[in-house]
Amino acid sequence: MDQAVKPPVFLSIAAVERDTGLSKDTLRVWERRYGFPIPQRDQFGERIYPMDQVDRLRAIRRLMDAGHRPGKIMGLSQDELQALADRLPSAAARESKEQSADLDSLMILIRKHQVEELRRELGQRVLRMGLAPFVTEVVAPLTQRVGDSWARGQLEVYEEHLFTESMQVILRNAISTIPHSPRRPKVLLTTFPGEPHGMGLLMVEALLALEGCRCVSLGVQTPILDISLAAQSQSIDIIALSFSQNMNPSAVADGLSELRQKVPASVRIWAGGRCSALLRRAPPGVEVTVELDDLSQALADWRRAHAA
Amino acid sequence: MDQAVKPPVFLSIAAVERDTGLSKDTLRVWERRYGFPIPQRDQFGERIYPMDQVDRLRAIRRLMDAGHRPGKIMGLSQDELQALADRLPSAAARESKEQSADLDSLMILIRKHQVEELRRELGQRVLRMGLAPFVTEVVAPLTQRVGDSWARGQLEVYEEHLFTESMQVILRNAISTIPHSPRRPKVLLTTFPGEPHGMGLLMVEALLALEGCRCVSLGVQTPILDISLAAQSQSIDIIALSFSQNMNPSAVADGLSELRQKVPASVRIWAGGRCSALLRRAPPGVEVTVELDDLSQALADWRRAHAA
DNA sequence: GTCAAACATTTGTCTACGACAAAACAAGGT
DNA sequence: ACCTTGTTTTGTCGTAGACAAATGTTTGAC
Repeated sequence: MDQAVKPPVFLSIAAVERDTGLSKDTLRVWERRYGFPIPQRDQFGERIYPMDQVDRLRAIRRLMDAGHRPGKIMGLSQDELQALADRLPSAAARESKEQSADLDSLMILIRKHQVEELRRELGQRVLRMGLAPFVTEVVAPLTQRVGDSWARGQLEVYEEHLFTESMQVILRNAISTIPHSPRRPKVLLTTFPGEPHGMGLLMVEALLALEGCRCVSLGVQTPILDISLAAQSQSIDIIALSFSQNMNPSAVADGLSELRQKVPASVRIWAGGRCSALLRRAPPGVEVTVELDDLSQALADWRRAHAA
Repeated sequence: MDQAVKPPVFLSIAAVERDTGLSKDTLRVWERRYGFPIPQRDQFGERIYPMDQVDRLRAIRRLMDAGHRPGKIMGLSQDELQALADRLPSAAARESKEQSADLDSLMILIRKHQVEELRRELGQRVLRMGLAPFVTEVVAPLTQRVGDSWARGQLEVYEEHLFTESMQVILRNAISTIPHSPRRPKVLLTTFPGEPHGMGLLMVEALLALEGCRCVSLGVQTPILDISLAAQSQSIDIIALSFSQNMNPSAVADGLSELRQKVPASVRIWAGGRCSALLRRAPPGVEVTVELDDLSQALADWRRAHAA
């Protein structure tokens, strides 16, 4: 078996856009400017990218998400890219020693693709710790670690999917056991178009539901207009949005001001997540809560202000 | 209040791409060819689209998903577009009378945004009917109806999101009560990049889990390469993929043959969903199961073939 | 030394429009 | 009804210049 030599596989520019997340415009302008990637051409003169160039593009993409600039790293070899990735700052800073060891053991299960064991372990921790500590001390840092590992190229996308899916099952199950409360505020949860990560929403939903909020989730990727329509029809008090690191900062800023313009001032907009657009300065009329620990404080503030 | 006249809101070409799903290239070529849309220009000569044109683009997009061709409908007024939408074929054909009436009552809850009532009603039906009939007789036709209503412009995107989220909560809850079975086949569930609809996966997961399969879901939008890696590392027997109506047919065909090339022939690929690329003819090496009812038959076939 | 304003560079997206493959449609022949 | 064939429609890809927005660097004031 495996007798046949693998035919060299080429991808079209559209396929590369799919697989790397780099727009066609960007791919073409990089070729013009930096001389990489240099795809071959098919019989019609159209670009076809060999797989090794696509792999390198993915590595470049990950480094860029971590803050590197294309001009600096474009000329580097695969090995040099890997060296840079290994040197990336890890966010395992504030972890206590025992917490860190516990997360290590979970990471091992993820790396070994032991899905069932992972779920069992996670499920046990929910019961042992309680949901709120589980979210802040396990889900959030573990998600961060998985993201870090992916940025270093130590984790494949599908491994991240396996983890995300498992964790979501656990969280959704836990959330569904929380009794519904009629108390305000009523919170709408969703993400902007282009933001496919829903884990942040589930974490926030869990914490807020525990505090007796009414949570309405729209899932991910809701158009701005529809967020405002939903907020109106559901008489929402707070719109909670989640942004991950690799969201386009200008798209985030534009979207937030567009949304702010479309909903009444009485509706609060909370934005959270590791997005660079949020870390700099909050857009006007939007409250930024990067850390999950700040959530309950922000909620208390809201309730005090609306005591009447 | 509402004293201030609303300033005319314009969207950039990138924002229109976000909100309509039409690529920038397409928007520009339509303007050149059909004379619509004709955006205004800002101070830098860049296109800015007034909201009414964006609304019309959305209506056109919906009609195209339903089979109309752009050249024929581009010149029509908003009213004429609406008339066409109202005349769209409804898939409520094979429904029995009582089934249809029951779905009507659920649709009313969706239209009135009564999320909590909807969930209660759905939850009752799962218990009353059992999960498998619930999936085939409620979830599938109701999802179809919601899609139809959206195509007619009778349902906003956020209303669809509310429905989807509620239904997913119900389904995931039901699935989590099914005891795990060690039996084969082991099935991997996911969708291609660009396909954000995960409801089909949940329906299939529910039915297969009930039949004692081991299901591993990767969630939606997994890159082709990663699907093949996951199939290998999890020693998967069957890869089950779900496609919705508005997926690009050529992207589907390309993706399926790329995937077929990347996984061993012993791994079956099952493709399902209302996608036009599948309805025509099955790509080689891929088994198409459009109807949910065919699933258990296909499963029985697999088990018979692998009895040894 | 710290902060901020002014300048310089990098970088992604936008512009235009010609070309053409792939998909959809129509017509003709078994 | 079905498979060919030819014709039209339609989205994507090609070229390359321009420039706004973001980032980085320097200058100058306190």
